[in-house]
Amino acid sequence: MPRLPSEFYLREEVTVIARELLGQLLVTEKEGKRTSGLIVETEAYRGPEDKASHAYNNRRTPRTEVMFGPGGHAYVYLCYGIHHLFNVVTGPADRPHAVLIRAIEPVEGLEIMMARRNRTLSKQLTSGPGLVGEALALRAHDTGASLLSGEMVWIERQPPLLDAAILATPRIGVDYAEECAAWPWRFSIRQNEWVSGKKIAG
DNA sequence: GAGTAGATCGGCT
DNA sequence: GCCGATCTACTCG
Repeated sequence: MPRLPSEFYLREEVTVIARELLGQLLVTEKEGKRTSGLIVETEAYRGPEDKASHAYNNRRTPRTEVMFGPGGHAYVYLCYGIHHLFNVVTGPADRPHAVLIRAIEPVEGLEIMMARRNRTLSKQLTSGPGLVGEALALRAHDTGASLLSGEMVWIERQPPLLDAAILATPRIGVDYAEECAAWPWRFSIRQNEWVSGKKIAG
């Protein structure tokens, strides 16, 4: 399948991109091992005005620098000293937006992902941002990698979802972000078994 | 099943 | 020196 093109990532509205990333295929290839999964849960982080974003108030540091570049690149950072969280940088240059990939539905390389996670095939394999990072062998040094021309990580086009299949709820773990914490910028595929958290009715 | 401590370290104040 | 866009194991019931 062809990769998503640069025009997909360069758009200004990060919440639209976060929605449209649902159902797309996230692929990594490390040491000749291809692993992939359908994106089932995302969160949008809208740069300067979003208190939950690392780039809030245009905070520009070595770590956040990649978000100030054009969309279509990887932003991977270490969280709690343990977990590598993978984000897609979006928007034109100097608009530091990003989409956190929170969960995937495994498609290729299941044995490889199970070995990396030391888990059998279950929701525990890739249902959470830290778990996605481990299953796909994403690391902080992948930050800056091009999703358009890179050979380590990219996203392949899949058929778009219907709006009715998408659920919008508040983001997870951003209580410190005051009024921004309530914004419904976590998007997931309704009824999908691989979305993180407890299963809820509806 | 629910609640919570512990892991573990780079980035920033 | 503090703490986080988290996850797991262990406790108690």
